[in-house]
Amino acid sequence: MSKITSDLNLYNTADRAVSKFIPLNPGKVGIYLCGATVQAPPHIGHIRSGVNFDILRRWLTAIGYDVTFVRNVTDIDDKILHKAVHEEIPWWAVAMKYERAFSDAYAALNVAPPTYEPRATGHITQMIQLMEKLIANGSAYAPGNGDVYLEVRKLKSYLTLSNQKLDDLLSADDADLTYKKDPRDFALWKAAKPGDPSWPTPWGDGRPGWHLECSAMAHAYLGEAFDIHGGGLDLIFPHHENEIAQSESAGWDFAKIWMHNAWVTTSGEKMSKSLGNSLQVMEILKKVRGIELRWYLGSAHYRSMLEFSFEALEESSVNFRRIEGFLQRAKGLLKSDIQPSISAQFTAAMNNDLAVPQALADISELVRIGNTAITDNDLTTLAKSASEVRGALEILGCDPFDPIFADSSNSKSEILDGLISLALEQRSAARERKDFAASDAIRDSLTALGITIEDTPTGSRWTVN
RNA sequence: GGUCGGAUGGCCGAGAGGCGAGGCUCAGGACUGCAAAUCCUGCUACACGGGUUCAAAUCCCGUUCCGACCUCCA
Repeated sequence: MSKITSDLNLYNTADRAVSKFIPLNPGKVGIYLCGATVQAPPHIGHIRSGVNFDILRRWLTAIGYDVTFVRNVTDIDDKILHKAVHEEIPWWAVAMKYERAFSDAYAALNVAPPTYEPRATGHITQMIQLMEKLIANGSAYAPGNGDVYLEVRKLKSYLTLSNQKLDDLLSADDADLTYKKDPRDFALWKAAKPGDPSWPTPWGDGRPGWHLECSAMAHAYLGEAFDIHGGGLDLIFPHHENEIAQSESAGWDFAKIWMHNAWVTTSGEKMSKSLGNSLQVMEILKKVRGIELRWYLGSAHYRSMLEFSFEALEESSVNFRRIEGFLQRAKGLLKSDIQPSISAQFTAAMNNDLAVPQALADISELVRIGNTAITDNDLTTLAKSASEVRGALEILGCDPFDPIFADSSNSKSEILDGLISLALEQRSAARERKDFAASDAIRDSLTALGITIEDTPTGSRWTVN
């Protein structure tokens, strides 16, 4: 096992402060991230959460922790059932279709698959066991209509994560007190409605409420207590409060640190699902590469709102291409693969609650130093800076040499390389005999094809735009 | 009504008492046959009004505006 090499500090929503991370078990970290409800294709807000927590996971791994990363799939809920009716296909076909869409989007952005990716419907047994426990110890009740509720007034710690008081909550308009003891009591389990999928329980046939699955699955894969529970800001209440209520009622310590990512916004507002298709991940990937979209989504601090615009995405891509170009040049000059390493500044930034923007400033400085080293033909300095740039990019999931981002058309690019080299030889010959009209004509032709030429002291380089 | 967050230069985006993060754009320069790439220089900002302090973008009080959550939510 590698040594833990640094002191990590993380923000905990539960106490609204950054503090030193101390794992429950030395050398190990358990993380549970609330994943997608698979009822529509992912938009960039969904995937930002995936990217942010992927960076956390990579950093924890880099500094020596053995990370168990669980991200669930909610494959049963009201919207999935509605969509099934609307699309006239079974509910499970809807869930699988969009689960695949999410998996594809994660893969396109180099978000590593979780250690475990449990589906809610695969854990009904664990949910029933949890409900039995909660009913047996008086925390929950089954009033006979097929629903099972958690009695929130019995819990002293309820709403401590969101710092609210039970009586201050707006009461739900549709609160039905026929069966509920209190309007704020929430459903662990919902009685079956005609035509809906259902599973048998001691209290009648039905399906899981939204909150129960995460408590049951986090417990199944990470135990009664684990280090980090993550999700979007909007999950704090009610979802995470209710998870805490269920789990603590069962006598579990549950999550020690709560981390929440902020939204991608448009026009200052939270992205809404009614915006249409334009901000779906796969639509945006028609305009920029996955590595560039990831660079953009990862570049703001995870707790800051990221105001999306195509202009900002483009300028972020320009910034990334400068770094990428540097690494490509460095690789050519060093005549070997660049070995990733982690700079002290990058470590300091990441340990400060994953201060990626601070890390980006360090990367820019390293690129500048490296580019200057290229001009000075200082290969020692170049090797060091290139190595540190690559190491940082690897943690951010944006290593241009990562095979996941490699161009799949390798055999084609060999042919292309040969053809362009041929043209460049002609151009060099023309330049040597000072026939600049001819050499510029070749360059202009290549430019028109989307190929950019750079003349360097050691010859001409080309890149496809 | 309760709870939480935000307002920083042309744009994006950090910071959280004292040297103007960084990027993008733009302008000028170096290099180049000309370009491209790269490097250098410049563009001196923190919503408003008070206060604390030797010193405030940062802390305190007040104000305005924007956003989020309050049982669908990344």
